[in-house]
Amino acid sequence: MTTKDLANLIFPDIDKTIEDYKNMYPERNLKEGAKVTRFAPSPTGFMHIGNFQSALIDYVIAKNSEGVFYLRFEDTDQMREVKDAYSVIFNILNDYKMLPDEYEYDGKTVGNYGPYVQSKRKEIYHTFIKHLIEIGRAYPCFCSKEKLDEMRESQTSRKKRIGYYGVYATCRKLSVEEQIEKIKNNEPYVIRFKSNGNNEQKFKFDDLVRGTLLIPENDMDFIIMKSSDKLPTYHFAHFVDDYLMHTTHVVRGEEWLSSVPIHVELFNAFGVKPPKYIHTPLILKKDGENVRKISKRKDPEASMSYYKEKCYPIESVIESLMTIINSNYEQWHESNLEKTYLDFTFSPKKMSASGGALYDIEKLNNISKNFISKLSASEVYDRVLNWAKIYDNDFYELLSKYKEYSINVFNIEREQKKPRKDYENYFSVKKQVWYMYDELFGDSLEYNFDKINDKEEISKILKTYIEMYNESDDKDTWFNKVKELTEKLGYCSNMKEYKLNPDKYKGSVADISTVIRVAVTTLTMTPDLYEILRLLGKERIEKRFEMLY
RNA sequence: GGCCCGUUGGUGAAGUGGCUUAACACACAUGCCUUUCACGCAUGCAUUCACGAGUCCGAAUCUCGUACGGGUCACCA
Repeated sequence: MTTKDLANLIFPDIDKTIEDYKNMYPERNLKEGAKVTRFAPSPTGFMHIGNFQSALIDYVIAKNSEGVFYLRFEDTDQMREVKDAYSVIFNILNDYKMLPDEYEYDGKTVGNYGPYVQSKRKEIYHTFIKHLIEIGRAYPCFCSKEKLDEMRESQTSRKKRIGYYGVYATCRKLSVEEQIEKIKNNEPYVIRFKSNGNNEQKFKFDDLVRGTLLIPENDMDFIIMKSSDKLPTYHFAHFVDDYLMHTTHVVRGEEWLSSVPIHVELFNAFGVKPPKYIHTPLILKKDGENVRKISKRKDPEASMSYYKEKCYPIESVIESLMTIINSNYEQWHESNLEKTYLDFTFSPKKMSASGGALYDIEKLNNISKNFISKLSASEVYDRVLNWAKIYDNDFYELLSKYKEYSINVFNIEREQKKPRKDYENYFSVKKQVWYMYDELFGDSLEYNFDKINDKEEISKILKTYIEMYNESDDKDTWFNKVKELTEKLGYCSNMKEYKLNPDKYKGSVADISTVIRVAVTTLTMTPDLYEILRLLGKERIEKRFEMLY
């Protein structure tokens, strides 16, 4: 009995060899220096911002080098699988215009290196595992969960390293005959990799972010195939897939750094060079006094769906993530305004190696306000309309009904060298323009300005004002009239003078303006009043004034 | 607990032995401008780079130790 018999017993139907697969997936024909990256999410129905950040880096690296960016679904944990998960991931990539060059989705396969879904690659994994068994680098392990738990406990209490290695790797010592017999008796088993590593020995590993690291060799006989569904574990699938798909750069979270020894040993066992690794810092979040990994349960902003619901511009989200990815990005972009993030050359060395960045939603808001302020009014209109279509039907109808008018509203203080920065996302627009629509304004008005709140005085101001108001006045004429009114009613029209002697007057031109402002918007803070009045028109202004007489 | 990674202001950070009396951006504060808010402009915000020791003419930058934070140690990825 040989390991070959054992391999045939375990995988009787596998007739291909690893050579066949090597031929089936030849070296990619790409130009010199082109990089191949992949986004390899698990279909859990949820896209974490950290995963998205990895995908962004993958995408940028591939585009920078005219390489390939592909999508691979890692669904080897069938327990966690969620049915809509594939579309969640694919739609986000689509929304952000980061579509992969190769993928498999919705019955369609693009690319010559598939299948791109791990559960469909079972045969390939089995072929590689079969090969390992034949050459004596993998073996079946019959240890029960209980036995392993016990072993772990005893290792803990005796202060030994935890794991399946050395003397603890009991199934490793089984003879081929014993193994075959157990399998024939239908004893459940997993397949373990047979490690040759020495934990005392360290090797050099180059992480593109952190530089050269000195880490101990792996000596654990880790599991490469699970017993339940015969699917490979992450480690093994990572090796097989990234090898056959010719990935050149693996971008993944820092939590994978500690499994590097395992991966390196696997690549070595097949005599293949591992890809380059970029271990990205985790995105963290401050929780009271503590700092922790941003979590999908506690932090809505951890999920990419948050940005969709609030409708942050995709450009802003990308921009804010890019500033975390490479902090020199911001300065670069400022001096290259006409360029996009794809023109920026990502440099892993410039990525922060420190524990992780606290995600700052304020920073996103700022970036986003700047971005939206530079759009034209009709672009803003289109984007807000798209948002409302999905999330706010009433507002959608108003926007559609008053298209020209709405564009004019969005244009207030926009076409100037330094436009107003009001909106951080499309969701917050309504909160700032609602009073421009009679349907939202309603029939009664809540007056809130403490300084002047005498009913008669208000009526007097408004009545006098409406008589003087002329829709065709230009801004200067308009403001001169406000000043005229101010003086007529015994207020001060010169702010400098008023500030010097506030007690000499009933109030100032600022107060008069505020009364008018509140009467048409209910707010004391709004964009340019002249523009608001002009857009409202005399008739509607009067109607609103009448609510206060 | 073992192993690995890290530690520069409220936040993200630049910085790779002298050009740093530590960039830039966000946040915050004050003032100016102004019919309000915002914008803009100006100014302020780390005498110091977790702490301690060492190397050096010279250290945030190199070495060692300590402390703290994070990651990992699954038939999860």
